[in-house]
Amino acid sequence: MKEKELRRSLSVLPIGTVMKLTDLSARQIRYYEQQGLVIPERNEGNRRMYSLNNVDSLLEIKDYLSEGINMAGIRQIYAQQKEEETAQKNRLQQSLTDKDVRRILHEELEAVSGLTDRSQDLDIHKKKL
DNA sequence: GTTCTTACA
DNA sequence: TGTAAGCA
Repeated sequence: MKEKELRRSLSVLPIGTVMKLTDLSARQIRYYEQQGLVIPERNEGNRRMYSLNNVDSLLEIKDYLSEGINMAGIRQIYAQQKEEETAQKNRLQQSLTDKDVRRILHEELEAVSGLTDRSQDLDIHKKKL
């Protein structure tokens, strides 16, 4: 099923479709791109074209954001995603199993869990004091 | 009609 | 982040 991954990597969705699929504003989607997250391809007319994988990434980012993780933390997670992709490519050459890859990803996610932005909570506490 | 960039409330 | 302006 390698063809399936190929299709998911095809950038064929205009930002308007991605907006509906992710429930994010064009502003947010473009901003995340500036932050180095989910860089879409560009068509002949300089229009952003996203792949299903890109949509998944945006959905993931949205989750992290709702969990209180700031952009810096997501940036690191993104860098890890890059590593994961590389790992996937080498999976065939090397003898890494899907389980190994998942374990590594999980460990990496836990590593950044400490980056959760609680500044707002702290501010609330200060106000109470 | 849709998206792009830039800039400002 | 939202929104407006001026292009493509």
